[in-house]
Amino acid sequence: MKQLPRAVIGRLPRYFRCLRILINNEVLRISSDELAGLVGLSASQVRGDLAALGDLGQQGYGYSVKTLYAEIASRLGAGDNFEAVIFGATPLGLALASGPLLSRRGVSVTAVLYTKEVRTIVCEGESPKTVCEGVVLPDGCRVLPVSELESVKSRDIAILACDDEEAPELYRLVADHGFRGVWNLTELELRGSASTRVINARLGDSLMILCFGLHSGDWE
Amino acid sequence: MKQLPRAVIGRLPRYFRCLRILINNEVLRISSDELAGLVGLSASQVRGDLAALGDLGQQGYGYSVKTLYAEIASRLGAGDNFEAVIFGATPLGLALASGPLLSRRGVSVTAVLYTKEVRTIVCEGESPKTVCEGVVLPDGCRVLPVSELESVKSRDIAILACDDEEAPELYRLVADHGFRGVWNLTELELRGSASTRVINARLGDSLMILCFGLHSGDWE
DNA sequence: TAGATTGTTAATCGATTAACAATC
DNA sequence: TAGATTGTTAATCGATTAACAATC
Repeated sequence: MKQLPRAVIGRLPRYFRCLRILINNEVLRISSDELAGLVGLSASQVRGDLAALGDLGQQGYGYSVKTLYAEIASRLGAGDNFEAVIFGATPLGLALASGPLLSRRGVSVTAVLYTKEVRTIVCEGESPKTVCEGVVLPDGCRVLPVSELESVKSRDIAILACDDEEAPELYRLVADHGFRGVWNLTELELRGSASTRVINARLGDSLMILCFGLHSGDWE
Repeated sequence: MKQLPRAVIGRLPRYFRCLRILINNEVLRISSDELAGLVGLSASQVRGDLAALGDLGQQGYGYSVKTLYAEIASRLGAGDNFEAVIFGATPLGLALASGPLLSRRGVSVTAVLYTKEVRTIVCEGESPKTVCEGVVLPDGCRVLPVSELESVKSRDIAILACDDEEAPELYRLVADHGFRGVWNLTELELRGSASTRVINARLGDSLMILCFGLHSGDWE
């Protein structure tokens, strides 16, 4: 299996999302030209990207949506069923725990850990658990204080959804406890290590790029 | 004012975040080497990026944190006080409305619009308004059904935080009502037009890159 | 076969890097 | 002056594009 160029890897999730929609719409085949329109790239680039993944297309026909989706999902590890622990029972943390974003990518949340004693409305008995309006935690997801981290088994992904001030300390905790990956949603820039991979989500950065566009006019 | 390279623009928000932290810590000056450590780039790249912004450094001394921050904030339009309307009273939409992410960037939320009649716990009389645990809307932010969009004046930024299924319809609505920019937090890829700029946040994509790293091992 | 569409190539473009002269 | 650190350059690297031969 050849090493994929970094730029291609960065675009795979986009194909993943678009192909999933095609599958839901029961589309069976698609050409590089049509797919390019959906993902917002050129047909040439789409062909280049997909060719890097292997021999997936068929000349004169195009690509099988299912084959493509399966290949990309497998390359990305979307079928690996990683388990995540969310650090911070913040509105953002709870939104992620209850929304479809993680589960669609094959990531399941086993716990939400809080640092500040919140007057959270948790109905421990109920299933699914309703934390507050619109926030229903998935089955098997516990809500605990961070001090109970030991009792949580998952060590795949730590999702940092805490306040920025708490990030450095929680990151140390996470690294010490052997989490393999960190998805950092705080505003801090964290650096990974040999044993702990870190991805800084930089959610707010994309908003600033939009503001730059509105501010300066000239941009694309 | 020379046109900035696209790659530099993409990194400006990162400098913005790191410099803000330095300012909070009352750091006055910084060298390209130190700053590089914070933002996770090489010193060479930092100097290149900052040189593209103008004559901000001083040889033998470094950069003034304040000057740098002011210049970058101004370039990004962080001082333009853009007004945003959030489409979707979802957990994510409410998290953004109540959290510091927007306000730190000089963006204020004037309204949260909902599509489904939710049993939302809004205390209309109170100020600040508490929607649910941990979600306190800022002053001047209204919660309305989408049908009341006409009564909202802001036309700077529309934040799409609705369910994916609602995105196409709401996007049309937003474009028709003359919003200048769209920050799309749904999983769909939207394309902008001459009059409406669109940035797809692609929040989940960064999580998938992390999964790819855990899955494939070899990556950086 | 004719038409469609891929996979690949060569050319271009832009971004990154390392080194160092300029300068405070 | 000596030390530090920038701004700039030339060389390298990687990504994108357009064109077209290969092939279904």
